[in-house]
Amino acid sequence: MADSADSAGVTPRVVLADDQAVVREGLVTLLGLLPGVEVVGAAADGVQALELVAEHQPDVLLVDLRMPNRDGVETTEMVRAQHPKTEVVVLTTYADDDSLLAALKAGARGFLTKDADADAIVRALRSAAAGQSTVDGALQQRLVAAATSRSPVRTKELEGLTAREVEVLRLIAAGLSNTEIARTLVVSEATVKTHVNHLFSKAGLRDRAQAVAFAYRAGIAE
Amino acid sequence: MADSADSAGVTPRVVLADDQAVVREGLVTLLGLLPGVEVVGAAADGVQALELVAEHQPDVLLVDLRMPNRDGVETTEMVRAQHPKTEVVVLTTYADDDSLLAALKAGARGFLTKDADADAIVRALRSAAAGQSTVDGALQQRLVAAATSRSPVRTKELEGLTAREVEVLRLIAAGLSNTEIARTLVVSEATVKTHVNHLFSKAGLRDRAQAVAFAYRAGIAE
DNA sequence: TCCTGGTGGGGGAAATGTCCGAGCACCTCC
DNA sequence: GGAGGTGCTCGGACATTTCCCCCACCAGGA
Repeated sequence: MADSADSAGVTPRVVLADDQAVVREGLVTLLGLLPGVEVVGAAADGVQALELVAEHQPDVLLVDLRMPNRDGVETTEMVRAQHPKTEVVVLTTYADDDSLLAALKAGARGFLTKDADADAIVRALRSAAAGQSTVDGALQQRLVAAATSRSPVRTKELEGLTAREVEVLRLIAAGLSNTEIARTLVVSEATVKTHVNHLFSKAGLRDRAQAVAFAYRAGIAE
Repeated sequence: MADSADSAGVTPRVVLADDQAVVREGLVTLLGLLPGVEVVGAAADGVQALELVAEHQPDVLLVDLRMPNRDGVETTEMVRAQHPKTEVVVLTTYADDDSLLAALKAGARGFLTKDADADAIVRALRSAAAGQSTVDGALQQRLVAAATSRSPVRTKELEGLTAREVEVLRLIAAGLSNTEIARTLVVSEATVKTHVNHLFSKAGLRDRAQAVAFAYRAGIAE
C-alpha cells in the first residue's frame, strides 16, 4: 500500500517523440534514470512515433507539438483513434492558446511546457496513465477562461415559454419556414403561427430574425 | 535525484475539509499512512477550513464542494485570495459541469471525483503544490468541449461577401428590419434589398432567419 | 370548474423576397 | 484615354411570407 503510493501507481511505459535530438536524448536519459517511468522508445517525427506506439503499445506517448512528418496534434489524434489504451501527453515550447486547445481536443491527457522539471513530467505521465489530465497551472487558467466565456443554455431567458414554443423557437433558429415547421411537428401551419405569435409576445420579439438571435443568445441553437 | 523523482517532489503539507466525518477521518487515515503527503489539519466546514489554512499555511487544501458554513467554491476563492501560496484541490461526489467550472474559475488547481483512488489523490496534491492542475479525464474533456465551442469570427464563411453586405448582415442579425437598416446606413430601402439579395444568393441563404443563424455561426454577432 | 397548453381557422396589413433595369465611382489593364 | 470589371446606389412591380388580430375546440390538471 505504502509502496503503491510511493510510486503513485504502476510505472507507466512511455514512448517519446521529439524532432530535436538534444531534447529527445536528454529526455531518454533523464526519464531513464528515474524509477517512476520506463522509456520503451524514442521517435524523431510523427510517423515514427505512431510506428513505435503500434510496436510497443505504451501506456503513454510524450510528444512534442512541432515535428516534421505529421505534427503533435495530428499524431495525438491518430494515436487516440488507433491505440485508445495509449494516453498522450504533449510537451512543447510554444504554449499558445490554439495549440493547447487543439491538443486537448485531439485527446491529449496532459499539456506541459518545456520549462517543466523532471518531477512535473513524471507526475503528468503517471496521471495520464491513470486517466487523469495534467495541465500547467497558467495554461489551465486560460482553458477555464475560454470555457467560461460560453453560454450554456440560459434557462432564465426561456422561462415563461411552453415546451412547444421553445421547440418552435428552435426550429425557427434552424432557418425553417412556418410551412416546414408545420411539416416537422406534424401540425397545421395555423398552429405554428399561433405558437410563433405567443412566442413573440412573451419574449418581446418582433419578427423571426429577432427570434433567431434570441435563440442563439439563449443557447438553444448552435 | 532518483529520490526526488521517487517522491515526485517535496512532500506537500495538506489541510482537508469535508463535512462528512466518515470521509474526513477516512482521508486523514489514508493520506496519513502514505509518505507522499503530510496532513496537518482537518476541517468540517468552510469557515473552519479557512481558519486551519491561516493557522498552518499548508501547500494544499483538499476540499469538498458541498459543505455547510461556506461551500467549497467560496472557500476556494477566499483561500486563493488570502493565502495565494496555498493551492486548492476539489474533491467531490457531484461532478456536474457547473461546479467544475465554478471551482476552477475560483482558482482550484485540481478537480477529482470521489471515485478517485489514493494514488490519484496523492498525485493531484503533489501536482497542485507544484502549480500543475490535475483534472479527472472525463471532466477535462467536458472542459475542453466547453472551451472549443467558441466562435472567433470565421472569415472563411464570409469571404466572397463585400464589406457592405457584411455590414447589412450584421444589422440583420441584430434584428433590424429593412427599413431600419436603410435608416441606419442612410440609403434607400431598395438598396438594402439589393444588398440582402446579393447576400442571400452568395451565401446560399433563403431568408433573414437563416441569415441571422449564418451571422452567429460566422461569429459576427453575439 | 376554471385555467393552461396544444390544436385549428380566417382575413387583412405589412414586410420580405425576387425579378428586372440603371447610374455612378473607382480600379486595373491595355 | 478608353474599356471592362466591381461595388454601391436606386427604382418599379410582383408573389410570397410573415405578422397580427380575431375566433374556436379539446384534454388534463389545480
